[in-house]
Amino acid sequence: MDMCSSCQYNPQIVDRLKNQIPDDETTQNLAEMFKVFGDNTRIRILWTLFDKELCVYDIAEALSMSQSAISHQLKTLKQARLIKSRREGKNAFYSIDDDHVKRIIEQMLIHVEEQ
Amino acid sequence: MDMCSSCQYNPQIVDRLKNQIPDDETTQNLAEMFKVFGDNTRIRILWTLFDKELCVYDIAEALSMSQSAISHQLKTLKQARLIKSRREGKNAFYSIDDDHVKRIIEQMLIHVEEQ
DNA sequence: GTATAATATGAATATATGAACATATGAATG
DNA sequence: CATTCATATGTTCATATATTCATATTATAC
Repeated sequence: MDMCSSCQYNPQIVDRLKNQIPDDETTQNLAEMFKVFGDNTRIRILWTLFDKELCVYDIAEALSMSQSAISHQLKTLKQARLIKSRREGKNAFYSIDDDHVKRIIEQMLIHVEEQ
Repeated sequence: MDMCSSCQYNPQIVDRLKNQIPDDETTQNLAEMFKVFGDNTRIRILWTLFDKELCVYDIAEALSMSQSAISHQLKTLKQARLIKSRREGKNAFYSIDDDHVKRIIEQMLIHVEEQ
């Protein structure tokens, strides 16, 4: 690989670019969070939890999926701190744990619908 | 699986929930778009393209990655219509193709930083 | 205690995905 | 035309991930 024709001052430009990008940990955390939203089942789970809390069984019913599959995904969402849970007897009630969740999804929805 | 103790009117509730969730195609498209953002390399590529266009070589240099790896990811980003490309002689210049991109990333960044 | 309901979890499997490598294509230049 | 540079792409491989299945845990009721 040789010098790019568009970059006569390549080293300097490349350095400036490097400075502008946040450190790798930041972009990695960003990517990880996008990844959590990047699954149809998890998006639909979050949707069912907008403005209300639900137990695992109800989420599974609402999405026509197995209890196990839902439970696994709830764990992922909880680890990402997007949802929280509360025990009440035999039930575990889940709800959104972050004010941003709805806004993040809505913003992306706007983008997707404008395609 | 039996009736959940929290849902005495289960069928009705489940129906209401189902009505609230968008159709599967919509949530699938949403998830797919989140998935495109859900990779460290792609996030960093988008970052280098904020407010300027760059050729493939320069992006590869800026991220210290191979031309091939960058080119593959550029293809993914282009298919998602997040970036566009322009030929100029031997070079292909890439730039952000959507006003939402920066806002989407910034919004997620705010969320991640507030953890 | 036992039985049952609700949820969680570990293992296995199938699929998806990112990067490396080799190679192909496209464009300028002699 | 051949050569070189910039980019694109096909294949392979290793890893990540979502679901299923079986089983474990937790909580209530008897």
